[in-house]
Amino acid sequence: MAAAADLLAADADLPAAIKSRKSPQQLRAQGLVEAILEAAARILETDPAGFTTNHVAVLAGVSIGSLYQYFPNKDALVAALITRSQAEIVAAARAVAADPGAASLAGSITALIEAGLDHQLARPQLAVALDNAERALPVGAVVESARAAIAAALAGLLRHHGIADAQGCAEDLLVSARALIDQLAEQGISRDDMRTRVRRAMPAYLTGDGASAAR
Amino acid sequence: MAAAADLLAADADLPAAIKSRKSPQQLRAQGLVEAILEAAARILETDPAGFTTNHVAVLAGVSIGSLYQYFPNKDALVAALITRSQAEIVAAARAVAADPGAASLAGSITALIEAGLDHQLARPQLAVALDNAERALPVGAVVESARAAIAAALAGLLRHHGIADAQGCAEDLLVSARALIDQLAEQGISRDDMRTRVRRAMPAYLTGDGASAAR
Amino acid sequence: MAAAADLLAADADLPAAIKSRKSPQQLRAQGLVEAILEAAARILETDPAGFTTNHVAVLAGVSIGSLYQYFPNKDALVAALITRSQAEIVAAARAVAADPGAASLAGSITALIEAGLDHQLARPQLAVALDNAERALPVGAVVESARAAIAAALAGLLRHHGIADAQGCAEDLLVSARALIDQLAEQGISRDDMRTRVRRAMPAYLTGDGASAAR
Amino acid sequence: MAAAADLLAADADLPAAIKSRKSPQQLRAQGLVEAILEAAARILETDPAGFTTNHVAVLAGVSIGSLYQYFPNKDALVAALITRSQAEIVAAARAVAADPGAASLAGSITALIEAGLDHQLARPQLAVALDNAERALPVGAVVESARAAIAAALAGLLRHHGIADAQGCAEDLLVSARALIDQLAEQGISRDDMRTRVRRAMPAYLTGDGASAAR
DNA sequence: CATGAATGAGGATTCATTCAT
DNA sequence: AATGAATGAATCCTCATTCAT
Repeated sequence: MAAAADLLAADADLPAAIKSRKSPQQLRAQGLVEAILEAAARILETDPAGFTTNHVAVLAGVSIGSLYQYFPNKDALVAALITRSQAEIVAAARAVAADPGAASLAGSITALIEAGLDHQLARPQLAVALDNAERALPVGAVVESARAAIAAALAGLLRHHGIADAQGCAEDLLVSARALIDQLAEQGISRDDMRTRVRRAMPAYLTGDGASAAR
Repeated sequence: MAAAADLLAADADLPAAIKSRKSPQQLRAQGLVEAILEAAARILETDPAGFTTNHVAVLAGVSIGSLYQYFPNKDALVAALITRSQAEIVAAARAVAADPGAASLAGSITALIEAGLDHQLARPQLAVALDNAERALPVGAVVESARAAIAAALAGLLRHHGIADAQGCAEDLLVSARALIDQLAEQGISRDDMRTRVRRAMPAYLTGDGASAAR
Repeated sequence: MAAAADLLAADADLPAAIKSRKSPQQLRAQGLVEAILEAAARILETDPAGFTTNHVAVLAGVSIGSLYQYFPNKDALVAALITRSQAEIVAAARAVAADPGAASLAGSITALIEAGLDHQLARPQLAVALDNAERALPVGAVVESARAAIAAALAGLLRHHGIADAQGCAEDLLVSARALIDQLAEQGISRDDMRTRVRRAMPAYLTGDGASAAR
Repeated sequence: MAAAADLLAADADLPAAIKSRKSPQQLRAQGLVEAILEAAARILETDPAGFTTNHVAVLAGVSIGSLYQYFPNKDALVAALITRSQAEIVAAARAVAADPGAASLAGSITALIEAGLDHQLARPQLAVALDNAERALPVGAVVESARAAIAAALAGLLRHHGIADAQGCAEDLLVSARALIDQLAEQGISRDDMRTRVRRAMPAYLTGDGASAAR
C-alpha cells in the first residue's frame, strides 16, 4: 500500500554519494524508478554476475541515461533496494506490534516471526544478495535505523506485557531471530523447519513453550 | 601443524575449472602458494573491491605469471581459500571430538562452540568474505564434505553419550550454531555475548542447562 | 555504389560468434564502422603483427569501446573484412556477366579475369592477409556462398553461349583461375604475366585462343 | 637419406635473428632438434592456435630451456621448418632431374609434377601453415635459393632436350605449377584433378599433350 | 648442458558513466 | 527530460623468454 515515494523515505539516511537523485515527483517518473528497481532486483536474484547498469536499464525498458537521471551510480541502485527492503520489514513489524487483536505475547512473537519468514521467503535470493551488498555499501545508517525501529516496536510489545528490561531483551531477540532466519533461508530449509528452529531459539518465557520445557 | 599441502587436500572435490593447477612440490613453490593465498586473504578482508589478481600478486611479492602458474583463474584463488578454511574447521572439530579427556557432553559441546568462535573470530572479515564467495562459486562439494565431516564428528560424540538419533540431531545443531556464529560475528557482538547466545540456542539437554531451564 | 550496409548483407551467413553486432542505422555510425574496417584493413596489410583491437581503434580514431559496440570480438572484424571482400568480388562478377554489350564469350571471360585481377591487385597485401584468415575463421558459409554466386554468374554466361555442362565447366574454371590469381599475386608477378598465365590455364575454346593453340 | 644436419644447411641463408643456434654436433642433440621440429610441425598442422613454445617443448618431451638452446626464438622454429621443407623439395627435384632413366622430357616433367604433388600432399596442413608463415618471416633468401635450385635443375632438363631459353622457360613453368599446386591443395581438390589441371597449365610441347591439343 | 620456475609486457574485452542530440 | 552512442580505465589472462639451480 505504501507508494514508492514512501518506501524511499528512509533514503534520507544514505550518504550523498549513493542517495537517489531526486524524489521523482511526477507520476510517470515514479513508475520509471519503480521499473528500474524491480529490474535491478530481478537481475540480482537471477544472475548476480549480470548485474550491470546497462542490463538493468534494458530490462527496465528504460534508457541508460534515464537510469542515471534517478540514481547517481550503480551502488545507489542497490542502496535503494536495501532501503526499500528495510522499509518493508519495518512496516511489517510495526503492523504486528500495533495489532490490538493480539492478546498474548506468544501470539505476537509468533506473528513477528511469521512476518520475518514472509519477508525472507518472498524473494529469498534477493534477500541474500542484498544481505551481501549491505556489507560493501555505506548503508549502515539505514540498516541501523531500521533495526532500531523494529527493536522499538518489539520493546513496546514486551513492555506492554510486563517484561523487565524490555529494550535490551528486544534487541537481544532480534539478533538471534534474524541470524537464524537469514542463515536457514540460505540453506533451503523448509518454512516449517525454519519456524520450529527459530521458535526453539527464543527463550521459553517468550514463546509460551515454558510449560512444555518445564514438563 | 597441518602443512599447506595437507590443507589443500580437500581441493580434490573442486570442479576442474577452479582447481589449483599443481600441488607445489618444491619447498620454494610451497612458500609461493602460501604467500599468494595469504595476500589474497589479506586483500579480501581489507579491501574486497581491490581484490584483483594483479593486486594479489603484487602484495604477495610474486609476478602475475607465477600466480597463474598455480591458480588457473581468479576464482580458483578464492576457492582455495575456502577449501583451506573448511579444512581448518574440520580439523578443529575432529580434534575436539577425539579428545578423550572430555568427560561430559556439555563440556565437549562447549569446546566445539569455542572452536567455532575461535575460527570465526580469528579473521572475521575474511570469514564473512569467504562466506559470501561460497554462494557464487561452485564449491558446494567442498563445503558439503566439510559439513558432513563435522556432523559426523559431532554425531559420534552424541552417540557416545547415548543420545538417540545422534546423526539427525548433530546436523540440526550444526545448522543453528553456525547460523548464529556467522551472523553474530558480522554484527560485532562481543565474544562473551556470542557464546551466551549460541549456548542458549542449543537444546537444554545438550548444554547441561536442562536443570536451570526446568527450574 | 553499394553502401556499407549492403556489403555487409552477406554477414547473415556468419556464425553468431563473429557476426557484427548491429547494422549501424544512423549515418554517423555507418561512418564509424567504415572507419574501423578501413583501419583494420590498413593494419592487416601494413603490419599484420600489429593487428590489435586497440591499435585498430586508435587508427580508426575511435574508442576501443565503440569498436566493441559494433564487433563482438577481434575475429568478427576480420570476418567482416572477408565478407566485404567477397561481396565486392561477387558484385564485380555479376556486373560482367550481366553486361549486355559483351558479344563474344571470349570477351566476357577476359573481362572476368580482368575483374579478378583488379580485385586482387587493388590491395594485394590485404587480399593475401584475408586469404590466410579465411582458413582460421568459421567463414566457410560466406566464402562458399560467394563462390557459388560467381559460379552461377559464369555458368549463365557459358549456357548463353551454348556450352554443354555449363555449371560443371564454370566451377571448374573458377578453381584454376582463382588458384592462379591468388598465388601469382603473392609472388609479385606483373599484371601482364598474370593475365597471360591465367588465360593459358583456360581451355582454348573459351579464351578464343583456339586458333593459335592448334597452329 | 639426408640427415637433419644436411637439411638444415640452407639455414645459412637465414638472418641471424632467426637462425638456429648451433648445428647440433652430438647425436643426442640432433635427435633433440629433430623432436622439437617434429613437435612444432605436428602442432602447426593440428592446432595452429596452440602453437606456443611451451606447448612445442612439452610435445617434444623436452624442457623449454632446451628448446631455446637450439632456437633463439619462436620464429626460428618456424623458419627451420620452412628451411627443412624447402630442402626436401629441392632434393626431390634434383633427384628427378638427375634420373638417367628418364628418356623423354614429358616423362621428366610428369615426374616433377608428381614430386610436387607428393610433397604438398604428404602433409597438406603443414604445407599451408608454412606457406602462410613464409610471408611473415624474413625467409626470403631461403625460399629464393630453393626456387633457384629447382629452376636450375629444371633448366638443365630442358636444355638437355634442346629447348631454347631453357632458363627463362624453367622459371616460367615453375611459377604456374607451384601456384596451382599450392592453391589447389588448399581447396581439397583430388590428386587426379590437381594433376590434370597442373598439366593443362603447361605448354603442350612440354607435357607431350601436343598431339591431342592440336587435334 | 638440461631444467622448469619465474617474469611481466601486452592484448582482448567489459562496463560504469557522460554528454551531444 | 529522454536517449543511447561513445568513452577509456581497468581487469583477467597468456606466452615468449630468461636464468638460477
